[in-house]
Amino acid sequence: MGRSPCCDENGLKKGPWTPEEDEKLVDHIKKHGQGSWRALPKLAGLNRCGKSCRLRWTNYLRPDIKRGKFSQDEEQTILHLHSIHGNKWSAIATHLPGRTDNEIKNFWNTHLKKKLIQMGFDPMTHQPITDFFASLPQLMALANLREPMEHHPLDEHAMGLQAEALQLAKLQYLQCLLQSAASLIPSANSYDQNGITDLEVLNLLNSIPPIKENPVLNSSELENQGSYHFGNATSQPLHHPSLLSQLSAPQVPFSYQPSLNTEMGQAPFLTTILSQGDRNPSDSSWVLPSPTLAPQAATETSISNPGDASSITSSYGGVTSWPELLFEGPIMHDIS
DNA sequence: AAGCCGCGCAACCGCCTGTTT
DNA sequence: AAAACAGGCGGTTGCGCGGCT
Repeated sequence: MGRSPCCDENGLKKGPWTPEEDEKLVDHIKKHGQGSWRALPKLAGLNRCGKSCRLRWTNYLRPDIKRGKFSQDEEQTILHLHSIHGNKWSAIATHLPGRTDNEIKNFWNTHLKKKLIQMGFDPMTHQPITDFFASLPQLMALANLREPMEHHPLDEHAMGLQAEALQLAKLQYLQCLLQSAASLIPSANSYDQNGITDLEVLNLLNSIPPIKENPVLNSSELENQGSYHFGNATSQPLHHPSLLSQLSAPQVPFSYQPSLNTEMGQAPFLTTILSQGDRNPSDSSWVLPSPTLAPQAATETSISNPGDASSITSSYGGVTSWPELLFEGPIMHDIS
């Protein structure tokens, strides 16, 4: 049963509060206390909805609100409490007198989250991000070595090492991405012994809105094929029980930009690494030489106009493969 | 000086839960 | 038991401001 928002009434003011409105609200609450928020606006002579009044009071006008920068102690407290409660801002706020949940939430989103990421911690789990990040500089260096490959071919051994490093980077990234994705899933009670289930990861990925359409198929065509359209968060059962088989399964269509995981700021790294490696010299296509990730994949991809993402086309009857979910531009082939 | 861009924060929105009718 | 109400919560948005080019 739904309810209409309390602010649906016509003519009620929205937006920033004026000093006059603040004064009316404070005066009223000083005189009558916090009664019914729904009735308050009328009684106080405010052309606002009760919800707006409550928010203004609790987040800004309340006399016991502590304003100004968060102290080092408060910061530590928030970090600690967040590791326990997660994004339960009101629960965290109860331990910080004078601070509102809204203020803490804003502080977290604008400062602490970034800080944790910079320090190499996952802001959701508070755990160190995998070794992949620690080894990024080396991996990047290795990847960059391949750039002038055509002009200065490396010997076979070096090439092999680099290929391994690149492949490892991809796998580690993928693992990290999935772990991070899983950590965002609220229903922890269904975790299996390995931490997460394939289904959960796929559900999370399903919940990510599509950014661009597959250049070959539009969504209606995909639906006509009985396929999953990522972003619509369908509850259709999966055809395959295994995540990995899903990743490589041709019936999973999607096409995303790498920004899907921008919260962690990882995609650019990945794009760089992959864009430097594993190019098929014969046709300039890109290769994902991973029998683990794509045992059945046989996507043929062509780029008619290099540099133009819209010119990328893929086979599987136009259904793109898993790697494109993660990476814009470079399209991977299975070479097994 | 003007325009652009990123950041911080107040406010809104939609959903959820507990209470009342 | 069901519907309506009220308040609370977390996520998101949009505006203002300051720094940079």
